Amino acid sequence: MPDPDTAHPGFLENYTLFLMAVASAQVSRSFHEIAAAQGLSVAEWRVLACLHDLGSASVSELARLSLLEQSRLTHMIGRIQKRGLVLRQRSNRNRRSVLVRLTDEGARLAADLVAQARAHEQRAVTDKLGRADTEKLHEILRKLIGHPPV
Amino acid sequence: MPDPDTAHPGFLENYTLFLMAVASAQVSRSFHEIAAAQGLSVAEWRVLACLHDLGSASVSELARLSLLEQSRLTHMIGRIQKRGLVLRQRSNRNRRSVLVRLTDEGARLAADLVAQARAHEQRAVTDKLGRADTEKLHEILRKLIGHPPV
DNA sequence: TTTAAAATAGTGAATATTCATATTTTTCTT
DNA sequence: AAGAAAAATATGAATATTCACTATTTTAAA
Repeated sequence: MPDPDTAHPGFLENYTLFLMAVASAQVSRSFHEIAAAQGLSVAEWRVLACLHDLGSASVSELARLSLLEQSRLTHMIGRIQKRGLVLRQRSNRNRRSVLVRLTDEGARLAADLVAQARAHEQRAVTDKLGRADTEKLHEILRKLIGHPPV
Repeated sequence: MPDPDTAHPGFLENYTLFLMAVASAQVSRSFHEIAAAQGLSVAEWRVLACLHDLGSASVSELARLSLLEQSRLTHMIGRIQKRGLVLRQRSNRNRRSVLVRLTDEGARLAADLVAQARAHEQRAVTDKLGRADTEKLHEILRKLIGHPPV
């Protein structure tokens, strides 16, 4: 029930960050159910996906890539480690850092979810946008992100 | 330190949801500081921005628009209400629902942040993408979102 | 080299979010 | 109209996240 007196319509509809948040939330929602069916939050799924791609990574690398704060990730690793999905191992090259990797079970789960993510992306994005716009979207997002972290 | 044995590179780099999350996180980060300077989280800012646009809204409308779960929003409204930023008022048309609106102070803060958001968007998005790609991005995101909420 | 600074994770208390459910009001069914 | 179902919000305990700080190890400086 918008209030004509104090309303200032039209800001959000054209605000890029808001559009991105809405689009992302909308597309994510359906995948969220897929992840939840495996008892994973979206953030946990992202961590598994990063490890799937990387093989192993230090806590801080993983935090950067998975867009989580280090402390949050540390707590989270504790939880998914208890569930047998990941392992920790102190690095020999740099004894401050701790390498995280998937267990066999974690790797199976991650691979399975990656496959489902691909299928979901096809349905929820590519089918909806078509090939050209999907590629254009990637191109624009990469431009926005800037350097692919070397 | 990627692990050649178990790494499966290349999934994330081309995964739309991940690209959107990275772009969004990156652009948000700098605005986050602006919001934090006013003692607001990004979610709180989104709620204020929605109310700024709408004038007033029921809790569930507001939850939909601001992409927050109802229960989370209810708790959050309690907090920002204590801080004097919003008011609650039971609706007469439908006595189950509760209308939320900005106080004068909340409205001033919201208007101020909206102005800063516009300036930030210019710097962080439009300047970087150029006008054409910015508009194309909006177009694609709207297509992805589907119905512009009637 | 010895010290100072930075980088890396971890910890625990404070805070916030989620989950299941209760309460109230409205809508639907028959 | 009575009762069942749905909608809207709130509540509180369980869980997760944030914040400020600690302990190590590495890097840079003096």
